[in-house]
Parts: sequence; structure tokens; C-alpha cells
Amino acid sequence: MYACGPMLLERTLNAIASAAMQSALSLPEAPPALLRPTQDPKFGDYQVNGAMALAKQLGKKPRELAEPIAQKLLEHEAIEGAEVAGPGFINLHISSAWLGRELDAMYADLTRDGVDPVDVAERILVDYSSPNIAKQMHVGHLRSTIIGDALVKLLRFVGHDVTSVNHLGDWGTQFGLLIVGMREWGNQDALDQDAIVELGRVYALASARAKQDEAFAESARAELAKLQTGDAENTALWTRFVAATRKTLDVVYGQLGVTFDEWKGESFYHDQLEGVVQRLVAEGLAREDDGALCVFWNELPEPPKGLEKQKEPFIVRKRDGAFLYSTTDLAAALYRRDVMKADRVLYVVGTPQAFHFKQVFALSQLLGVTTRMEHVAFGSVLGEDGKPIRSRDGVEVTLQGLLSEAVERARARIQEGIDEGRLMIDPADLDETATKLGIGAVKYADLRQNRVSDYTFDWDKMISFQGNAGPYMQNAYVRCRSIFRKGEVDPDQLGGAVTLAADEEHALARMLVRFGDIVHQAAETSQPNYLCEHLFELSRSFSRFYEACSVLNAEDEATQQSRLRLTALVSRQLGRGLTLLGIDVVERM
RNA sequence: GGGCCCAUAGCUCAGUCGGAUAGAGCGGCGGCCUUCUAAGCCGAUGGUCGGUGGUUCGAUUCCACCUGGGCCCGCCA
Repeated sequence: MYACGPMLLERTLNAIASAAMQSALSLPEAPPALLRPTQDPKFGDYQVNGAMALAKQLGKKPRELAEPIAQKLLEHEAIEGAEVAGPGFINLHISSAWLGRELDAMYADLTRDGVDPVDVAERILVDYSSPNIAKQMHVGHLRSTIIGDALVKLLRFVGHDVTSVNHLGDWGTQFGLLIVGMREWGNQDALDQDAIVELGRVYALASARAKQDEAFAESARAELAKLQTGDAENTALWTRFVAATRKTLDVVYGQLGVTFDEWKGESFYHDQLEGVVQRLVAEGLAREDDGALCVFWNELPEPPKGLEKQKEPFIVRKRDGAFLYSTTDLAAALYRRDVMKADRVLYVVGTPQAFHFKQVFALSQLLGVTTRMEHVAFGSVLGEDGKPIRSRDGVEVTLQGLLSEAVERARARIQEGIDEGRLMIDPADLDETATKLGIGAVKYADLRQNRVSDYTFDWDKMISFQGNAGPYMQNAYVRCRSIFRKGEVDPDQLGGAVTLAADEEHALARMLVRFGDIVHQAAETSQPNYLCEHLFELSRSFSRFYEACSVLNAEDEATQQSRLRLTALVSRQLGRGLTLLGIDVVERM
């Protein structure tokens, strides 16, 4: 699936170990080497655990198998030491000379930092952000937006053909309510001012009224029906709502630096829905029940796995004839295969929708869609007590509120630094720096956790500037850049070669060498937190190096060149890594 | 009724195909700024990995059951 080029070190070492096992034991096939980085440097750099697994299979003693494998491994130039330990681990010490050469090659690759692209590029569509018209964007949308954007960048960098799509919630029941509601309570100026706020206000009123006033609810349904059959006046209103909302959304996306290749909302599919349900009926997948058109999983001759006992139907058309988002998602699945020619579609949507997507994917398959569809799910955003998010004054936290608070906090922090004479920042750059640090902190706080976990919201944590947080890595980057400025060197035009002497240098090299593997892993598994974790470890490793090994005042010329090269690699990997996460770096802070 | 997720240090969370003495951040404690940016570094402290069984050389990880929490599934999206 991906290249096993010389630059993906762990994959290379794994292949070396696997081949050594096969050769040492004269096996017909190369067994899995189970190569892992060691947890403790005293065990070397990597450990091969495959001998133990193999011993179980063959009914032999693990240490007896491990011994000849270790001998064989020693023949490779990359491996300086290989000893059997414990129940059958083979601890590997990687040759510093070899590591240095690898890093020099990486250094020479200015375009990709040694990260090989995938062998087979796929056409991947990423569906994320997807806010609703008339509903305030909240922190939940933030997760989808930030994670989706990072995945787009990661997948694109590893060589896939990626299309990012904003599947806007711009069609459906709410528009009937909005049309009658705006007629009743709407304020045009407010709509121009901030469409989402005004539409949200009106929607809340209309929705409450509809629950008590059947005539009102009925008129909303009538307006919706008119809209759906192309009524000119309602279509004009709808167009206006969408356009006004788009203006508000663009402000937020601008702040986040997120862009989309396509804005194809639910409305885009609405004229395809009738065809979809007809197909479902024709193929015997859906039938009418209580006026609604439904798929009863437990009635299908061969129900999809996991849905055999599901009694509740998957409704694709309501009793009143209106379609639902289930229908839209099916139409989108067909369109994305037939027209967009996607090999893979990623849906970056919260975990509560897992069952919905399970059904959409299953039904799409029954309709012959072979596209790999994956629900890239993420946990919910909880308050400190598991309740919906509230800010201190009890008002719901809006996205804009969150982002501007982050920027303000960063600005205050920078001002502090300037006042104390610690920071060397041009006042002209203050706005830009505060924005990059603040927004970066918010993005990192989100991306660094396992997506699936629920998100416990906490201002101080999300906008934290200490420890494992965005600014920590931005700071490491800044320190690198500062060295280049002070030393008046061009980090892309260094001579010399990497030589690893001090422990901190070797440790740093071990981190640098993993970059490509990590980027691929994060992209393949849709888990940006792997990259976050690694960049944090890299920064920590660099900080230790920075404390222990002076670069500009190195003891001799060769050491200085080597350390400059290491620093250059750190800055490039941090810069690239953060950029892939959608986080900007700054030159000074 | 059907299905999904979660439980790891005081708090918030990592933990890759089952590997050695389970890691980080924050908080608290003790150190480090005449030397490349202290949003930093170093040290000490902090754990019945919810419980009980099972699988095996080895389980936080896999399986079963149990407890406790959250979520989804007929007419919102």
C-alpha cells in the first residue's frame, strides 16, 4: 500500500529483521519481526519481538530461536548491537554512523524531508465540518472542522488525491419553520449582520410555537413542501438564508484557515432523492409502513452483519412525503462513487451518529456501492459535569467566542513577555503572532487526544500554553530559527555531515528518523493524535539537546555543522508536522 | 428489545499486532536564567490500569461475565 523506501526507517528495519529471521532459521517465508521502539534506552533503540511469537508457533524455546537471529542481524550495517534478553527479546542498537547517513539523506531532501509518498494513490473524499444553516456553530463543529482539515492535509501529503467537501446542512424540515418564522419575527438587518444568530433566534421561536400551535406547524410543513417543489418565492428566501449564512461561516473558516474544495450541501442532492427511493423499492429493500417508506433490516433475506435483529426501520421517506438526511446521505454515497469517482470517503462526524452511518454504509453496499466508506468518529464535547458546554456566564460557548478568547489570551501572554523584556517581538507582529499561537493552541488541544474519547471542555486546558500544548512546539521551532538568525546561516545550505556523539544527539536522531513512519501512520489510521504525540516528543527531545549541546558555541567546526543539521531537521519536521495539522508556526515569539 | 462507546496518578488524558519496571501534561514539592528565547530544563513524589474468571512463557491490551457511566435506533439533522 505504501512505499517501503529507504526513508521509512521503521519499516525498513522491520523488513531487515524479518529477512534475518527467515535466513537465520531457514524458513520458507519471512515471519513478522514485530519490531518496536524500546521503551527504555538501556534496551537499545529497537526490539524485535518476533522470535517469541514464532517460538509459540513452532513449539520451540524462544531464546534458542532468538540467538541465531541476533547473529544474523549483526551482519547488517545498520545494526551495531543485537543481544537476546529476557524471555526472547532481541535488543537492537542502531549504528550511529548509519543513523547519521540516513539523516544526511533526509536533510538533502528539501521537498519531502524523506517522507516517501504512497505507492498507490487513492481518490479520497473527506466530508467534514458540515454546519447547519440557522444553527450556531459550536465546539462540536470545531472538532469536525479541525480533524477533517488535518486529515485532508495529511492524506494529501502522503500522496493521495484528496477532495475536501463541506456537506452543509442546508436543506430539510427547518426551512419550513424558518420561512414562516422569518415572516413572523424576522429582522432583515439582523440577518445581514449575522445570519446564523438571527436565523437561530427565529428558529428557536418558530420551533417552540410549532409544538403548541398545530396550524402554525401545518403552515411550516406547507412552506417546506412548496420549497421542495421549487416554488420561486420560497426558493428565493432559501437562497438568501444560505448566502447570508455562508458569509458568517466564511469569517470562522477564515480565522481557522480552513478551506474546502467543494461546498456541496444537502440541497445539492435533493433532486436525486426520488430516484434513490425508487431504486430501494425496485430492489425490494424498502417498503411502506404507516405511510412512511422504510428499510426493515430484519426482513431482508440476507441482512447486513450486525443488523439482523434490528426491528426499528431505517426511514427514507416520511409519511408526509418529505425525505430525510438518511436519503440524502444515500444519494451522496451514489454521487460520490458515480460522479466523483471516489475510492474512499471519510465522514468526520461525531460518534452519536455511528449507527446512522452503519446503516447508510450497509444500504449503500446493497445498492452496489463499493467505495470504502469510513466513519471517522469523534467523541462529544462535555462540560465539567457532563452537561452541554456553557461558558462562565451560562451562555453557550460559540465558536467565535472560543477562538477570540484564545487569541486574546495569547495576546495577553505575549504582552506580559514584552513588558518583562523576555520576548523579542515586533509590535507590528503582535496580532499575527497572537492569532497563530491562540488558534494553534485550540487546534492542538483538540487534535492531540484520541478522537474517540469524549472531550471534556476546559478553557484553561484548551487555551493552555504550557507543557504538551501547541505553543510548546511553536516555541521549539522558534528556538531553531533563532539559532539560524544568530549564527547567520541558511539552514537549507549547510555543509558538513551529521555525527552523533552526545546521548542527547543520539536520542534526537532517533526521533527525527521516525517522522515519515509517523506521518504515514497518522494518515492511514485517521489519527492525527499520533503525529501530535510524536511532535511533542520531538520537541522535548530537542529541548534536552538544546540545553545540553550548544550549537553555535560547539567545540569544533564539524560538531557545529552536525548540530546545525540536526537543528535544521527539527525545524523542518516541526514546521511541516504542525502545518499538516493546520497549525501555523511563527519565526519569533 | 437491538447496537455502540467509555472506566488508567489528585485533575485532564496517551498507551501501536499481547511484551521487560504502565507514560505525559496540569496541580503540589525541590532545584536551574552573566552562555543559541525560562511559553524552557532537571529532580523527587504520585497507580489494585473498574471487578472476577479465562486464553499463555507473558494481558492495561484478546475472550466471557459483572459493576458503574455515556450514547444511538419510527417520521430532526
